[in-house]
Amino acid sequence: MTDKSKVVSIDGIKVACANCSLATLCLPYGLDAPDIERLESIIKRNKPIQRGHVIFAPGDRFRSLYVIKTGSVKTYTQTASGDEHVIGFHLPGELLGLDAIQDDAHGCFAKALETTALCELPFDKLEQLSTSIPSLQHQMLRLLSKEVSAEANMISLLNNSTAEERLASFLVGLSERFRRRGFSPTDFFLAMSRQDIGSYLGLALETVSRLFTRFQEHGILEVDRKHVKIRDFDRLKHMLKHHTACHSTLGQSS
Amino acid sequence: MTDKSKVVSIDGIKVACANCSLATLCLPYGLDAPDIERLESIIKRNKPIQRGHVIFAPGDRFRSLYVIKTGSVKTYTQTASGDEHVIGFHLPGELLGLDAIQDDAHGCFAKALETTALCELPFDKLEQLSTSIPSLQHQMLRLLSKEVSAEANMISLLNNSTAEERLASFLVGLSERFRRRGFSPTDFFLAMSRQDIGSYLGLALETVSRLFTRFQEHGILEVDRKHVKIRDFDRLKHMLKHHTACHSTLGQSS
DNA sequence: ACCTCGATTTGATCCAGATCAAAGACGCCA
DNA sequence: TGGCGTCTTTGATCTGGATCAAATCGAGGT
Repeated sequence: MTDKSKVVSIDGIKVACANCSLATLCLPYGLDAPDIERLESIIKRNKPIQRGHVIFAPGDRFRSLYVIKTGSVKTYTQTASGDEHVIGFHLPGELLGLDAIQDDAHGCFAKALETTALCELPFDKLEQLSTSIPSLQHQMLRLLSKEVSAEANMISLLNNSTAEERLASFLVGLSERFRRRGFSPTDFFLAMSRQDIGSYLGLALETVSRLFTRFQEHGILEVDRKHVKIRDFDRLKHMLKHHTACHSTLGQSS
Repeated sequence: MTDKSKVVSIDGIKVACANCSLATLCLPYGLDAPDIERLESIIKRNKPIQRGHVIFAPGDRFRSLYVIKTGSVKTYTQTASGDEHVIGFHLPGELLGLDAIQDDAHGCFAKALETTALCELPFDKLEQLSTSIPSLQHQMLRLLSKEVSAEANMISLLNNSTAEERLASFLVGLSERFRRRGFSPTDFFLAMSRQDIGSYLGLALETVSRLFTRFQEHGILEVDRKHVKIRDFDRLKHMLKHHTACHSTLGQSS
């Protein structure tokens, strides 16, 4: 690409947050135009990364939070023996790295599941900005708190659900997240493997595969490889026992 | 009690944070003396509550965070059919209610497991104070982040561990938390029932009971009802596969 | 068009821990 | 001091999902 195209891209980027369709899910939520501009001024926009690219790894010094602009990411840990434990899947508008604030170092891998664009937010600058923009501070706390709630729901799911309920919950959750982002809630591609889904839900990959087959047989889904169509959303929802969960400061911590 | 004793108690309370042995675990960490005083000025100190007292319940409007001063608390949800799912056990210095910041309402029950004293922090005032005390803001973010990490570890534990590993992890975690608080790390009382432990770890109460028996038979523990002595801490630790876990934004959220 | 390798599906078997059942043990209160 | 209700322990059985094993499918490379 020439200098010219570069300039255009930088220019397109300058107004990114204000125009970004993700703004209501993301950090700028609740900020007014001038404050959004201040926020934008600290954002680093790197070029998109390819499937398989590792964004950060355990032990990496924590410098920035990342927001996914397009694409998707999985976070996971790895045991000494080399097998992965998937912690989460992340869609556009979601923050990566929140757990690293705590001790100034990342504790897991983050890897792109497909071509992915990220907004990088240097944390020191973000924190500094928060002291002068109360609604940014509030939004930071809200996002952290949302993360805590989401994890508590996950814990509840793992503690009290069958394989069927877990997969149903996973699909309903994904569906809702896609909907909020303007994608079809009933027709989407899974960027991750059966293995990854199994690891995330605490199931063997064979179990995940069998469940997809069963859901299809029951007319709930139409599955073709990574492409999923939800045919009977209600039935899928009825599989979830209503986990309202909550949660704060469970063991191991402080 | 007479007015006089009330005055004394209020007086003793005034310097609480500065003298409190929990300060390094708690919100005041990293603040200087004048800032601690400002923080103290917003703290409400209610009288101690009895075992079984419910601090907040799902649907309650979120107004305050609570820090445990003495005693212990469990957080849990309840299904329509009435059974409890324990989310966490909380010791002195730990914050309750972090998950409620998100949507301004509590999502779970918090109940005292024994006589418990709490410091109540009205959240609007806390947030306001944070904008003028950067290190308080930082500490808030750190504590939220720590919660996220702790929950991620829990998820990892539930996904990848046997019953034995779960109980070992629970005991090691408790032990470390007691140690930091100046209690014996090898000789303590469990304020919660076998049922509660099972619910927290995703195990049947019978399994928890059998494991205590087995650990005792192997000379790892000495158990008498709720009193636990750790006889072979090393062996207990070796039962944990090193879950470094991590993470951020798993499903269901945003 | 063919080959290769990883991902997925499907089948058969096994087992950790759930569930069902009953018998202690303890604390509490009258 | 005894009776009652709750919590805990221990035993017997059952089962959802893991694990082992193999066949099949697809995508990318040559």
